[in-house]
Amino acid sequence: MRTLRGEFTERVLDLVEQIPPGKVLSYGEVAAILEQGFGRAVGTVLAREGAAVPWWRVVRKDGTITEQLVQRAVEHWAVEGTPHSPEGRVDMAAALWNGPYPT
DNA sequence: CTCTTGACGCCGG
DNA sequence: TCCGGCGCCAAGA
Repeated sequence: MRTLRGEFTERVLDLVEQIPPGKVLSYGEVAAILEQGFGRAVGTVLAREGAAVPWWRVVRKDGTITEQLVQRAVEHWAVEGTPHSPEGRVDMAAALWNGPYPT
């Protein structure tokens, strides 16, 4: 159960849940779409409560993810068909999501 | 309130 | 390409 949390945390989790399978968003993109905070802050939120959402759909801008999670992430990417290299780097050009409000 | 930590991003060397 | 340094913000101690 999720107890009351900051508004920023709520928005980050809501957006991450909207990312379609097979697609990804960078930490910085999440902050940009919300028009609040920066990648660093998004990472802080996911580190604390990311377990409740598809956290593997949020990666660094270069398509990599922290070493501590790359193994688990690759498994999810394989199941969802997210384009990625065997080393654990998502092909951003092909997997980047347009966002909830495609212009 | 201040200080530290962290699943980031950009620029240099 | 691989570091190292610095700035960014949110949350916790």
